[in-house]
Amino acid sequence: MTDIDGYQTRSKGKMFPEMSQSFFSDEDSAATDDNRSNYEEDGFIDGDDDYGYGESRATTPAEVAPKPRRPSKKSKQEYSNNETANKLAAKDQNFLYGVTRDMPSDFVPDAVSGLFKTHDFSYLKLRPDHAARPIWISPSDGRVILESFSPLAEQAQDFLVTIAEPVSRPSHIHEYKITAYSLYAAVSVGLETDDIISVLDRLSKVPVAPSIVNFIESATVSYGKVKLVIKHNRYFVETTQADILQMLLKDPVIGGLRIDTGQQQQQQQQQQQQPNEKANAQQNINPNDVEAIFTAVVGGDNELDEEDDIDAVHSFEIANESVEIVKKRCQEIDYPVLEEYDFRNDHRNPDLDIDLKPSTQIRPYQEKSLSKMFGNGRARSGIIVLPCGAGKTLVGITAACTIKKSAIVLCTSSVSVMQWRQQFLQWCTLQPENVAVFTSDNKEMFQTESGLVVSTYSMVANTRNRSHDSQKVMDFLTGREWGFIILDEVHVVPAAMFRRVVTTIAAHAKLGLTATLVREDDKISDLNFLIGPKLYEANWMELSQKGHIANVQCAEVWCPMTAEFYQEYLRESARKRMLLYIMNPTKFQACQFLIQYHESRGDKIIVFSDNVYALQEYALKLGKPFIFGATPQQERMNILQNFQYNDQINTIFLSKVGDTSIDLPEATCLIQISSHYGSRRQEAQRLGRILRAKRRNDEGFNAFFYSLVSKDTQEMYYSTKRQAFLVDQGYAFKVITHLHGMENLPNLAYASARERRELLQEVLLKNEEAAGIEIGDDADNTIGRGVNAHKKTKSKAVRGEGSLAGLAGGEDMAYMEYSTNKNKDLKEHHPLIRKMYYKNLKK
DNA sequence: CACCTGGAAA
DNA sequence: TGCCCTTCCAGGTG
Repeated sequence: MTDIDGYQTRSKGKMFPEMSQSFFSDEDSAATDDNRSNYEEDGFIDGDDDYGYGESRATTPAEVAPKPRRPSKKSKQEYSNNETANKLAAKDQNFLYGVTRDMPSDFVPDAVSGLFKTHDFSYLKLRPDHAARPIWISPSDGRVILESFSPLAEQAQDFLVTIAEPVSRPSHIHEYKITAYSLYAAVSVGLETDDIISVLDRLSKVPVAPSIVNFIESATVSYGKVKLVIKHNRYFVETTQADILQMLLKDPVIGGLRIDTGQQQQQQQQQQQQPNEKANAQQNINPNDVEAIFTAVVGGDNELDEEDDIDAVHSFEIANESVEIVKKRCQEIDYPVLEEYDFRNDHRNPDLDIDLKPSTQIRPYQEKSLSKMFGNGRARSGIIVLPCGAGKTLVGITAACTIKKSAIVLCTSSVSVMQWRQQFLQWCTLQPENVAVFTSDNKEMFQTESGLVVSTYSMVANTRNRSHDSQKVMDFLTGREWGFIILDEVHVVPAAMFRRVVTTIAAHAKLGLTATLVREDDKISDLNFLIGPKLYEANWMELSQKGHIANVQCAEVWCPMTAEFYQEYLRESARKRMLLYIMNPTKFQACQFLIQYHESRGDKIIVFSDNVYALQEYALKLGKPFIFGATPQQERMNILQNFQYNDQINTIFLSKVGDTSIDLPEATCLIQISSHYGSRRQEAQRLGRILRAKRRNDEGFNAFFYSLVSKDTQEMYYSTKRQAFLVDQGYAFKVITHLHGMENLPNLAYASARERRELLQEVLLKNEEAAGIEIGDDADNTIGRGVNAHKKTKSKAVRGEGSLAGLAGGEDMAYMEYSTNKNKDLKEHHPLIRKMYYKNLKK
């Protein structure tokens, strides 16, 4: 597994052994090359000749870590040399195409390889010109394999993203799956059954199987036929077909929810639809498409015109509370409701004076996502998936500027409330008096007849008793009709909270924004009916190739446990093991080494630890600032400011707080020392959030992501699972088994056995305490609220300060931890850290 | 106000 | 598979 340099990948041999003969021809043969050559090509190990490129003899740190962003004098000259520049460019290229080769094969058990292992599809006849056609569809389950190296791949990808769920998108082969949901999304974006089938057929290497055609037909025939409309703050279920209405009314669930409005149950209405002036502006987004078929079909020109021609609409009213039930039920009986808002013809709700500033530029993919939303001149409700840093906020703002009605933005924290407000004012012409903020310490209402409200989920969904002001604002929010609601970070908010939000606030159009729509989570299907179908999902790799988000190098660093630690690890119960593998001295050293190395390159580094204890230990030992839950707001700002602008502060430690609501544009390197058990997509969240896009310079890679893992522990297992999402997005994880030069690092921590023993003692004591041994606390602690705030109050026993001070030496350390109260340590150490800043600031 | 604290929710 | 971490609201102080 390990080559001579100590580097290792998990992928051995061919990725798709069964396929390589029949499915691929020569193109893929490179992918099965000896792995070692990959290291040299991909540039992750420094490939510069200065450092021994080509020989791959790792003797310096430079070989494990990437080449410095600011080249040395010598290499600067080389950069100016065209040949070298070209070579570097070629290497980058190689990296982008090379990632699949490093993709661990065990990450994709259900993907293509598995499919071809279990089924024999050789009976399918390839079309004569199959080589020119990029996709292949499994007749049995709707999986679609796309050859991303095909000239048609880009257009095919646009199409597939619309009609199918992306499953895995590494470099060479993309896998999608056609599902009922994805077809629902396709239909609601304006595609029709025949379009879907005919385009698939054109792209496919073999004729589309009848089973697939049937599936698409049966799934789409009923889609888009039932609509949910809000009128005068009341909800109506609408359909153009009388038989469907009858069916809905006979349904045991839905029928009973109809409200008798005193009118006839089948209203005949004149559809006040003028000849549909379409939103052409948003449609011609892709002028470069050569293939007419794609612009015709994917561009969304073919709207549901027939429907518009029918002037009779059948509808019945339902109560606000029933909305969710009806939507869910409709989904179950395969008539998912479509929520569309014909905002151009809404003359009841006053317009909002809002427009993008002329200086505001929209990126192509942002425009594309919006074209999915406004494709037919109305606003569709749904979810847009963009990686963090790709400008989700601007997408939301542009949507609001298109609809031009009163709008609400909901986010997860009060910090992001302020950010949204600020961004609105920055990008569009909205006046400050039209913006109201609704949080616990800021309860505003706009006085104008229309406006924007920014608030948090917890504020709106709150079930507990409210303060008077809060209630007044809530009445304001619930009492009027909103044109548009933006739901930020939809993936983090639990379904129950959405339910309350979505049902209490009457909004015509809903837009969910997220970076990671995790598929295996059943909450996602909840989102499907609570908000709407996924309208657009960006491909991370593509965005980073085009320079919109950062290029990221991912690595997993295997840190062997020291003998003492491993011994204890084996003895301890599962719960206590965690601390042992997080505090593993080798891991600490690796962390120290990586920080040191990247700081010397001029990187800004963030170290993540979910475990607060470890966070403090690491940070204090290394003399770096850290932020966790109990860190007061003021100090957070202080630290973040310094991190951003002070070139003496290049590393900070963050707990979970960093996952959400902290914006860190300057970080270029991320190190994970511990993360949450199963939370694999938190990993993606972190990566996406922290390594925010700025194309700092075009040579080399500009962002690094390390996961430190203690070898032969449970961490290995979790780590693999956590990476799955990123691998699906096309990232390759390198495994580093040895950091060269680490042993020679000056001031290396825990270099002596004695230090390691002391650390072990500390950790063990810590463990006992965590296991519930209650120890007395200082009576007069003036500790801020924190992690153990509630535990603290439990143990009231008084222990004098004197006994603490009386202990000496190593024991003292141990005792400190034993009697610990994390906050106490904090209080004692924080000023030190602070002093450090001030010193550095003065310099 | 600004700041602290308990309690709740996820 | 559990629970720890975190955030947030409301109400109380100097």
